[in-house]
Amino acid sequence: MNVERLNVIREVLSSSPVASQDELRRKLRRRGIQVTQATLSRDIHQLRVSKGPGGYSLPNGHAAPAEEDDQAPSVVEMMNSFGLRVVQAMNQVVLSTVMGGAQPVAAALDRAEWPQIVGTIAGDDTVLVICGDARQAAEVGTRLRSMLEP
Amino acid sequence: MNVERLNVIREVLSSSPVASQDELRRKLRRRGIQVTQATLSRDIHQLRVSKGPGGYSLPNGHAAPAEEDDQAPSVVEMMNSFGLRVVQAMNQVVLSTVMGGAQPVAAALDRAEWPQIVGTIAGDDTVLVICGDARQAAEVGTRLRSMLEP
DNA sequence: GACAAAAGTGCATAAGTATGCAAGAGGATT
DNA sequence: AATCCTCTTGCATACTTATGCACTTTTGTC
Repeated sequence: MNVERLNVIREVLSSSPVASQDELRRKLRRRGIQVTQATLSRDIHQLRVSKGPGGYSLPNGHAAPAEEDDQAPSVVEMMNSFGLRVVQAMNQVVLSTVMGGAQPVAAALDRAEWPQIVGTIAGDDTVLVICGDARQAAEVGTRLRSMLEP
Repeated sequence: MNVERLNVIREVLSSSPVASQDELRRKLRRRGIQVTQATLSRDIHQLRVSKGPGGYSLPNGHAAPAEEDDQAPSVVEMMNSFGLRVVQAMNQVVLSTVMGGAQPVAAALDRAEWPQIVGTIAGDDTVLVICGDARQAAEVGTRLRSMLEP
């Protein structure tokens, strides 16, 4: 299973700076894991790792390995239809929609009952999503953003 | 000077997801700034922007060079006409207005595009203004308060 | 066990990003 | 003015990352 490898990757990334996927590949090889850069690219995407100055870094709140989770079909639909922009601020996520789209999106979010979401407030074209803390808001923001039109 | 461009880049990145430097280049061109991908690569490094799933994102703690504060005459008008009270809480500002005044005030704020403001939500007599953080909310609160009738 | 569907991987290569080099702009010094 | 710096940028290209395709392994079903 590749879960083992993902765990090692997390460990490597958190213990020393890694500048490229090829460097990561060499470090993994030293630990007995031998894969190609292509696979690491996929792993990194799956782990939702981000790259900035100073190399790769794990997501702020380390979420579990790969939780490609449950279908929130309704939310996806609403986001696709109305969603424009997602911005996180502290423990909140501000979700901009086309005019009149906020209410249905908020309703869909309420129905979905994501565990991170404490509640939502909808205006005409903006939904304020209140989460338990900043980490949870980041998760929600990422997830919502991934539902926007590419 | 390139400081102007850096500010616009920050604004673009915070307002909509950007997946690549070339996409950023096109968005900047629409705003009248025309540079090559190479320059953007350097700018992004300078801004310490990081790239993750969901595109580029500004550094968590933003050390921002101050930007100009344009006058937003329209906001002043609206505040004079409808504004009653301004209260800051965390990264938010709650703005009370006369009944029916919230929507126009919020619309004016949206139009003004203050950099500190992430988004606004208007009810009937209350506007919730969401800012990037508490400091920015304080700035916005002070500025709005100064627009109230003495 | 046999088959079908899904997941994981490498290869080759497309897509995206960083950088050495040189050119031009503006400033300071002589 | 001439010269020398420094800063900024574009160009070309090296470097890095993502992905379509084919193949193999795993998982689920009968």
